[in-house]
Amino acid sequence: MTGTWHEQLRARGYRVTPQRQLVLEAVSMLGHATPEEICAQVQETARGVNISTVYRTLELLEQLGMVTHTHLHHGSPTYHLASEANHVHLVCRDCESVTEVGPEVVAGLVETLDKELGFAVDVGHLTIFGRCKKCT
Amino acid sequence: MTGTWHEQLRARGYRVTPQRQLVLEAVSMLGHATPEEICAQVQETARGVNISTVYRTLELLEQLGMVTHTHLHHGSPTYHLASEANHVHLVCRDCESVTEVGPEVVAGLVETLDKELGFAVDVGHLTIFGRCKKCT
DNA sequence: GTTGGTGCAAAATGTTTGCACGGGG
DNA sequence: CCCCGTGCAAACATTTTGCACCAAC
Repeated sequence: MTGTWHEQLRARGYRVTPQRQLVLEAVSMLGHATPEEICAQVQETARGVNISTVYRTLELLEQLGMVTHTHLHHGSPTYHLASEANHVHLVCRDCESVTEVGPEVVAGLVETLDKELGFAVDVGHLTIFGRCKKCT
Repeated sequence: MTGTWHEQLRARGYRVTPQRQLVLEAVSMLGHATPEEICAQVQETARGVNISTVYRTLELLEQLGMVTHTHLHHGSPTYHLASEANHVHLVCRDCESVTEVGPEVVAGLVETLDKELGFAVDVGHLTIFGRCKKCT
């Protein structure tokens, strides 16, 4: 991960466009957001940016390793910066609340799966469903 | 969990119908299946069973605690019997393969989250994304 | 000037809902 | 015989795609 985001794009033969900049800024600003929310945020600045462009851009940015997504709710995935992906989400299936916990909670699990099965866990994508303290 | 499945239904005031029986059998037979796959399986026996009935039935059975679902692929959720839910899924994001591992792998994690945060993990719903040994 | 990226609209996909009829209790 | 559950079709929500135009390089 070296260079600015537009150098990253250029280096791989992609063009730098205002839409791509805006989507990346929106993801950065919003933290966790669905494509729709990102689109809405982008349109605060530039009206007329299309939802399909948002989808295409997110796909590209994910492929380049700049953002990742995870599934916190039922409908849509939520996107966030790959550089901030180093945490796990706990989702309560009763009150729908989302809690973030540090990677140390799953460190043991990650190591076990790596050693025993050679499976490399994508921690940023990990969402744990269950019931939180309040809803017990 | 006592009594047969139709006693369970009756006891809660729901009717026992062939469609509900067929859906439950299909889930049992298929192991992990999407609503579409379940519908296809059901229609092997009874033509004309509608996909919306499958959705409604799965929702009911899940509410009654007979089946659960998890998200293994991008599109649709996959359903399986609640009584067989006691395992974790590893999904490789490259080759899309799904591996099941026993609950002991996450036992430590489950205990940690319970003790430190009072969060009760729904193990049957847990899907871990990453990269498998082959795709490293 | 090329060609990749975008906007728009339409299609594809997955899920839910309204309603009238038929079968389970 | 009552009314829940079903089939059907249409609505809905989300994501993808085809295509002509425009702008990045």
